Amino acid sequence: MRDTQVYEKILETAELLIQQRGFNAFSFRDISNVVGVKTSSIHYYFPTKSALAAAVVHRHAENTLAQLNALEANRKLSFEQMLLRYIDFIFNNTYKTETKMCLGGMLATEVLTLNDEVRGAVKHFLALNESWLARIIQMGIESGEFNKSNSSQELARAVFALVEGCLVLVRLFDDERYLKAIKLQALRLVK
Amino acid sequence: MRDTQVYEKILETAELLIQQRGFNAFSFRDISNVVGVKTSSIHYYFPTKSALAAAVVHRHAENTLAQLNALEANRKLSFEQMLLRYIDFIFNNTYKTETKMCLGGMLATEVLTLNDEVRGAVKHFLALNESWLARIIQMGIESGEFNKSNSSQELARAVFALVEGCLVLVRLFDDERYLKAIKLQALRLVK
DNA sequence: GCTTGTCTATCTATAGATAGGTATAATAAT
DNA sequence: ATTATTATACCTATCTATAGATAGACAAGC
Repeated sequence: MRDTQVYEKILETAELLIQQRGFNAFSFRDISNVVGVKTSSIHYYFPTKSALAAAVVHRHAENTLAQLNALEANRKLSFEQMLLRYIDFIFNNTYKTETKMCLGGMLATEVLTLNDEVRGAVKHFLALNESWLARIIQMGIESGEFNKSNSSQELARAVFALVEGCLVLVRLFDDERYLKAIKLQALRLVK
Repeated sequence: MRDTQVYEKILETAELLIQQRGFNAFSFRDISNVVGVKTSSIHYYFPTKSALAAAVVHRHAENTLAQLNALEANRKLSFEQMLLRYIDFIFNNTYKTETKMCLGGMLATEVLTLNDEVRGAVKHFLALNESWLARIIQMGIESGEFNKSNSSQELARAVFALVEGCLVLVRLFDDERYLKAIKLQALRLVK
């Protein structure tokens, strides 16, 4: 369909800007400055800012899904290790890279300013994360590795909230001890 | 100094708008429409948007501190009950009232777009919450009510992350089960 | 000679901010 | 007590910058 590097570069740049500053704090001009095309050229690919944001989220969701599937397929890992790898995966691609926030978490806080299209994409992306976690936890329970007395869905919700909340706080305080704390406590929840 | 209702109304309105939409998605005009004075009159009280936001956060921190002190002073409550009351306090004043986000959490995600003044105020407010939690948890440990094998500071960080993350998610999905999940899991962490 | 990708130029709306005016009330000077 | 001065709390009008968006020109390439 579109073979241009420009198209990809626009998506990449928009993704970075959303994760750093949020939907309401980046402009077509910001992207223009990075990509090196005029703002009108961005509109050529994405008719509206919302359409751009929705495309960013869909692309991000696809990439994330692929990586989570790869992680899940690694049968050498215990479920505890998978959980820790998930947390590392998230933080390596957010806080540890250019002080980004989770794409979904950032947009979720801005939910009241987003249109249905973007909101739907964000919901899909975050639900994808949470259901992956629930599946891993459920398998951990069934394997006997995790404590069976808790609902995997409830645990997934809590672990995911832990991760998202940690991201909010760690960027503000720039203190890695948050990461250490939630890794430890996430494990205590499931075990 | 300033006895006007207008001054207070501006602060209240700005607070609501920040908690609903974020710093970068509200304007002086929005406040003007609600309060009923011109945008120039808002500048009369607050020279810049950042000054307004900083004032909002400081006022919010004072109110919160007073309420947390009152909660802490209630010697009829167990520490577990205090923890649950804290979580209810937060959610009653955010998600359950006009779909607000935590003021500090919202601004924390926007940290890269805030000046030093606002950023400092946000740090102060969030640190206040976390240290309150750490103190309650520490007392719970010392009283024998909570498990002593964990650091109260680490637990406070995790509980607070749980709360902030839950707020991010519950507003998007509009599903109270998140709240239920994190209350249960917060207790499991400390006990 | 149509399609693709990019540009220039422009539009309307709005952003935050400022200058300067005005009415009222509080305060000080005569 | 009357007048003059200043402070308070707004206003109108305006500025510059930027927002997202659109129309239309144009060059390159199949």
